[in-house]
Amino acid sequence: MNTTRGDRPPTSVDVARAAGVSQATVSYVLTDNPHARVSEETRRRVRDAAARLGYVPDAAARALRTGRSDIVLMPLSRARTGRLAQQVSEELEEEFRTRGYTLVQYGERTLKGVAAARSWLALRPSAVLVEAARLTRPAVDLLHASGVRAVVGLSDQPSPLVPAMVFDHRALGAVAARHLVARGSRRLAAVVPREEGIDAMGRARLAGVREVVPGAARIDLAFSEEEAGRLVRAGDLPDGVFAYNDEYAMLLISALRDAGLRVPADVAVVGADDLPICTLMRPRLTSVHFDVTASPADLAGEIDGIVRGVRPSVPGEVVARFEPRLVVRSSA
Amino acid sequence: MNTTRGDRPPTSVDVARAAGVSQATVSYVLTDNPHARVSEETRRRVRDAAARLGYVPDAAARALRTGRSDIVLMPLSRARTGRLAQQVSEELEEEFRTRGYTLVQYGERTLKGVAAARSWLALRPSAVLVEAARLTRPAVDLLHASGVRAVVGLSDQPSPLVPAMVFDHRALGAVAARHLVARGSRRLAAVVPREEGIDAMGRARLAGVREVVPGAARIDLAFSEEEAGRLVRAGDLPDGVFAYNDEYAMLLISALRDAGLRVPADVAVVGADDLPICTLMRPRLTSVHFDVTASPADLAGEIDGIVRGVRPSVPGEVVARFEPRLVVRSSA
DNA sequence: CTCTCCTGATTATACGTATAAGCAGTTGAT
DNA sequence: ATCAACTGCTTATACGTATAATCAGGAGAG
Repeated sequence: MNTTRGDRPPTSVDVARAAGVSQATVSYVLTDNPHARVSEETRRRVRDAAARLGYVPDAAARALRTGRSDIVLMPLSRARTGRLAQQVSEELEEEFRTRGYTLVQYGERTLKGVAAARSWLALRPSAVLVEAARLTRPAVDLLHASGVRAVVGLSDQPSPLVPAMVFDHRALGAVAARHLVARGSRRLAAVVPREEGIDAMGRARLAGVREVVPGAARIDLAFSEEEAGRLVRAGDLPDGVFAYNDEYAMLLISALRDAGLRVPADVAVVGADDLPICTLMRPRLTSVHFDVTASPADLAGEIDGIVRGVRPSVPGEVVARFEPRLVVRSSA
Repeated sequence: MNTTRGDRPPTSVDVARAAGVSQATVSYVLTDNPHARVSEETRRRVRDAAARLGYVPDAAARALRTGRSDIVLMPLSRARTGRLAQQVSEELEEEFRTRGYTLVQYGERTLKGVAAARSWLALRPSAVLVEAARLTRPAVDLLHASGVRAVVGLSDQPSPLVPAMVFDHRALGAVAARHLVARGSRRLAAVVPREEGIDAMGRARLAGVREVVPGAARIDLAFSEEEAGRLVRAGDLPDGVFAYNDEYAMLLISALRDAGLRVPADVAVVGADDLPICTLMRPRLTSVHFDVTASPADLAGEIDGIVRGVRPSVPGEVVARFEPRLVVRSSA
């Protein structure tokens, strides 16, 4: 059936032969090139032949010719991220795939600046999505000069170098703090995890809590029952705690209860991420989280627009923002 | 400083010019081609020039020329996977990256067989890593004929078509069951989640439980407190339950305790995945999980061997196996 | 001295695609 | 009838790399 040579994947030349046209015509038809002048009849013949042969364009050849691949590169250090980033990257993958891009995630974390940019350029990506902190002005310039259409930062605040997707950890902390205050807590504290990679987010969330209650205490805590126990036994506890996330909240609550304290009567606790386990704990865990429903679609749409040139790339702009949400249950 | 044209990324021609040699020589040196005869002096000059210019080979051009990219394609339906696959894919990404491959994950789940294979071939991957159930004989043949060196299946048992990485869910269930029996449970049951995508794993784990206790009951359960409550109130409960995973275990335990039953005195419960929360629950949750420490490295090594041609690709073979582990705490 | 062999390079080519440039044939205006 | 303009294609080319084929020059053998 397949009249391709040697059973390798069919090329546009094979399609051209099958349709009785030139390779150029095949390319014009299948890329929907607006400059192309091809009759409807010929278009049909080409599309039929392509379908019949199971033609799929060679991504490498296309990338070489155009100077740009369909790849959206996301060189994040995934190990440090956790459930939120995991969820977001799944959504993003889906969004980009339906728009014809291939999301490629690198777990690479050592390189920064121009050296990093050079390594990312090996794939000639259409877009690069990376922590804003790893970008420098020369790196951004190099990427743009090399054909990368959209360089987008991930950050907890807008970046002066590139448009950014903003995870507003301060706002998340502020929402948690406002709830604690509203239900009666007077002395607030926020947990800052003693884990490399997430401590920065912890500090940002603490800053958000202090926007609401300037005197809020900082609790540095490693994820260990022993340390949580020491903390609780030391006394001098606040009556409202934003525990950084649901797992730290659970850690804290189990330590509090082991010490005979009641949640929320003695200490109210707010977690973050709204994991499924929140409803299973006793008391059920009140939690804040980022609303992930709309943002990845927004972001993919914006990036697609920038890549296709129908939308400008504006440094300092916020292309997608993750809004904090509060889910009230019984722990606070 | 950079003497490249137009500030685009330097090519091997630029390196050649800088080193005073031909483009071919640059290629010979930088690919460490064993057939190449180049003096040490020249090799040094080429490498210096490449480093000075920040040369990184164009992946597309290389893939076009060789007919094969450095991509390892993993077209899994990630949404259906959960924490285990997430953890494994992070490890794999790291392992492949250090070996010079780029792991690309597609969340695509609609295509199967030859149609799927054709779409995967757009990237001319060196290797494809996919659920064995989505492969057919013609698809595997097409992939191999098209230059894919290693086609490896993921499955809960060896595949007749390709070498496979085996997640032995039966063994996981069996380990949990043996522990329950050893500590005194007489009537066993296993939870099979009523969630599309993970129900198959649930059935495999149940089968493992029944290897140990043939009469073990099957509990179909959705992840909802209401349904868990109904289940518990209906009575006729077993005295030992393998709850599919830690979250279902937590769901079940909260329902049991709401009904006044004691864990493990009345019903012993074993979870799976060994999440961090296991130690925070009261009682602390006994859990089985797959040992993820060695397998991804094994798998990446095997695949690298097959791609480089130093190792044969043997259908039916098991290239990596995830071994079940038991962590005993107080819930069982 | 001539011929062969080896060393260390160079030149030439192909991979599959997108697109600029060109070219027959037809149409419409003059 | 002539020429310009348009239609619907084709031909030709470049992207950057890997590698087969070739080649200059020197060494060693006869």
